[in-house]
Amino acid sequence: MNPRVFKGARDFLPEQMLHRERITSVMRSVFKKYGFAPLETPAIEYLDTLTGKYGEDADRLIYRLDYKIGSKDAAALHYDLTVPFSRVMAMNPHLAIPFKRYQIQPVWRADRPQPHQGRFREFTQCDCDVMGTKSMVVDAELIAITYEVLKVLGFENFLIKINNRKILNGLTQYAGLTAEFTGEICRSIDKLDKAPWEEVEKELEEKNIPKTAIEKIKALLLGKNLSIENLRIAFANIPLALEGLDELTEIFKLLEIFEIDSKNYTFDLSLARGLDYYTGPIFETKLPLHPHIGSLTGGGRYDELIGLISGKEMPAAGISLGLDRIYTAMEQLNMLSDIKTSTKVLIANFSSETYVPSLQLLHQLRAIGIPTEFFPEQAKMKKQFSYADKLSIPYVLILGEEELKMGKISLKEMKSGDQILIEINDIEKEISK
RNA sequence: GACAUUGUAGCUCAGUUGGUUAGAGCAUCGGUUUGUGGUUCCGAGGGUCGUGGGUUCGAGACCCAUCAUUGUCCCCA
Repeated sequence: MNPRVFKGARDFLPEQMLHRERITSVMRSVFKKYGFAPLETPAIEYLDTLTGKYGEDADRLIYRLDYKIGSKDAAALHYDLTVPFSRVMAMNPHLAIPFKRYQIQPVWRADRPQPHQGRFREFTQCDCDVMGTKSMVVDAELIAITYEVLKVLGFENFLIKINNRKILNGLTQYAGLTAEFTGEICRSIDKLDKAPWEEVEKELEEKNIPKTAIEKIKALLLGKNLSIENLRIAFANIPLALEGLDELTEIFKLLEIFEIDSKNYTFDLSLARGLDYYTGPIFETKLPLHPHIGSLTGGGRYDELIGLISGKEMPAAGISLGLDRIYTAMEQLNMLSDIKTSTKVLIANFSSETYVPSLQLLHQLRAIGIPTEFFPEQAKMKKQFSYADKLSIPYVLILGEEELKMGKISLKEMKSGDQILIEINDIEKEISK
């Protein structure tokens, strides 16, 4: 048998896991700061919980299990974390509303993997959702969380695009079309960040959208002053679109209060997002300088999804931060150091005479909180130093016979190669320099 | 699903119009006389050239098929 990893899935070696853990720990601390509490749901769900929520295209990407196919108990791996969370809400009416949860788990999509773009079949989503309120404060907070996490991780040139499904529905009406065209139109104009208008226009023509409608859309999208205020005039007779514009105005006001740098977010009428369940504001983060990397985060308001599952209405909004996208971006932007272990000090295994004192030293260092390891084999010094070097362990401590006689220890700083003889009690001071 | 790309050592690749026993760098392991890595020097292991068939005296190179890979599109985190 040939050992291989499932296509689109990956092993994460320690040097990758250390970074992934750091990224998720930044997220966890920001999520908690905004008042979110953790939740976990099963990797596996009944198929009927998942189907019919995302739209036709996405439904085909659900990983169905070869188990009780065709029956009510057919199962699948979850496609995202939003729908399982909505199921939890439908099943637990006793929870205090508004309910704010975060959830960090892998999800599966039967997609064609494209690693360079950060696209996989198994990947980790880091979600924050709020159920039970229509307040735009929540939507603004979700954007603030996205901003804060990316900032703390060291991203500078990211852009959170903001739009509203209500405005997009209004756009269809504005063009003189019925609501059923909204999806097709959105999918086409969504490409405007990558493709020129001519291509989008061609696509719209192929979808049999009337010329007059295309012209109206073009005039609006390519118009010089594509601001919320100007859209208000264009959409003056479309109440739903006006409602969407009001919501965005409110969000932008809140983002200012939260001191989100305005260079990191923008209103983008061409942002559509593929999932069917969004009903209001929608968000997506891209790196404008690296357009080939897919969106780092995405989210929006889905006021009708819970109703779809439980029959009881409950407004909701959420975001998903893509751990793998963020990791891929950081990797390609050289934002990751080459750390391979958390160990700060390696104590060399010198001889049988120094065995016990070395282990006492090991215990002593761990007791004061210094991540320390002892080389378990009595190998040649060369081998032990080369181990420290490979793992980029910053310090090696040698407690050999000579040091033992003097009652001191040798401390070598690996990067510079400098080695000094110090008192045991001075270790903490020396390595924190 | 559509179009394109590439399959030679663990990795990155070379391999000249087909011609002995298929090479390099990196990585791995060992040695460099035994208390010091990352830098020197020496050495070793590791490939049925994706798979199956065909052309030929002869195929890693050419032809067909097949599988896989990678990229773009679609869609998304």
